[in-house]
Amino acid sequence: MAEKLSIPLPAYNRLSMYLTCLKRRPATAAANISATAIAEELGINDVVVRKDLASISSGGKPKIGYIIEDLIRDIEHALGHDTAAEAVLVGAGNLGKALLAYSNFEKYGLNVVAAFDSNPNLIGKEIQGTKIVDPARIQDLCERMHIKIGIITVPFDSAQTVCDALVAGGIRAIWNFAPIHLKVPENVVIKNENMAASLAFLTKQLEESIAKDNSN
Amino acid sequence: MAEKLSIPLPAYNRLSMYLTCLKRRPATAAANISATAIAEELGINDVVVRKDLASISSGGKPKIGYIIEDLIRDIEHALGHDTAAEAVLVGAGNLGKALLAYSNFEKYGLNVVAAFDSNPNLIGKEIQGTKIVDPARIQDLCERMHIKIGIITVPFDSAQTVCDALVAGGIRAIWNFAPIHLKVPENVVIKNENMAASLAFLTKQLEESIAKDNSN
DNA sequence: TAGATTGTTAATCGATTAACAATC
DNA sequence: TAGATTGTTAATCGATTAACAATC
Repeated sequence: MAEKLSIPLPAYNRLSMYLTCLKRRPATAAANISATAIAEELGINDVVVRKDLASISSGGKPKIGYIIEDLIRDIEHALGHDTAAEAVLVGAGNLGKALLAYSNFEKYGLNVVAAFDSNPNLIGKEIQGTKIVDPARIQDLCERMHIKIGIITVPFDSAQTVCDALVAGGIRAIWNFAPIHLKVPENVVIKNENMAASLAFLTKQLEESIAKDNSN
Repeated sequence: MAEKLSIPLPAYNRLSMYLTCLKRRPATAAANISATAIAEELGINDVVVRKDLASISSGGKPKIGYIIEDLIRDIEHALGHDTAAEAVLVGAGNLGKALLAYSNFEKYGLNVVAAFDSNPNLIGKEIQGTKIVDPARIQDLCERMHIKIGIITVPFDSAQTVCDALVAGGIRAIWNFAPIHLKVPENVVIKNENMAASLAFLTKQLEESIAKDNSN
């Protein structure tokens, strides 16, 4: 059932951090960098960095470290930024629009070929260069274009219906922003974006941080 | 430094899942539920559910399970939905607007008292009932209102500046949606929302899922 | 009573950290 | 050569799973 993954989610998070770190380095800086330096900048353990980099790059050199340019390319490859997977988005409300605009996905290897929304005022229009289509056409369009990735940004009460239509259209991966547990067949993978949990976690950390002040 | 937390993030994710699950149960259904039933509905291990519930609720009863109404209240309490923490948001672009609209935070115990945006056309206006204020006033306003939580939804190149202003204003927790590693003092907690990593992870899972098809 | 269900204690698993050997 | 840095192997830690005792 839940098969083990070659690289776990936390590692993707870290790889993504290394990438932003490396890309925002001044052009005047050295052409190479050590894993230790990256770790220090991000405030994490250096062995973790070395292991992550070992798993996805062609390796560094003792005393020199990694060539930044090569490393950027290797990380981008590991994150799939060079693949251009096609996807559809359902729900062109505030969140959907934000996602369509958010650094414009293409940089991250995702090509949103269509967005569905039931609002008749939107259908036929374009948002951020993406055409808005009637949700009745979800299954047909996904099938014909062989789309494998669906992004769900509709309210929770229509999320399962949308999900079913996507799956019927052959979608195999769903990025779900609706606060609901979606039921899908075993061969469909889901990544839930749970804002409520993130927020709760942050609030709790804050409480503990303030409690620590007072105990000192 | 990195102090251990009473409840880890995955547990918050699960608690949040239990909550949506319980809340969307038909009113006609039984008033009680077993941990096993919840686990089955969500497709996760039942011992995990029992442990999570044991840690935050007053406990279930053998053969009966948990009283749904009480359980909902206990989970909401654990997630801090009954606390009403005050926060400010910086960056009222698409993402900021989406967050202000997203199930209207208040349900999750967060009260966004002000939103900052440098766009002069927005300053003084209201979005989703939240007043838009000049970012020059970040420090002053946070200080005066004793705000402890800041949400950053600005582009990456102004994120660190905004972050510094928030910290100067006494902010102790930051929910960061900008794709950049923010530098903060030790006593400020950060929760990064890394869309690029989530997306990369989903894409990779999809690849593995399709590879599995072909190997069978 | 019998059986469903909880909750705890022990065993396994995986990920992180520490120690160290290899190398430019 | 010496020292910085990589990368690997072993040790620790925490979280998940399995087994079982407690109880309504």
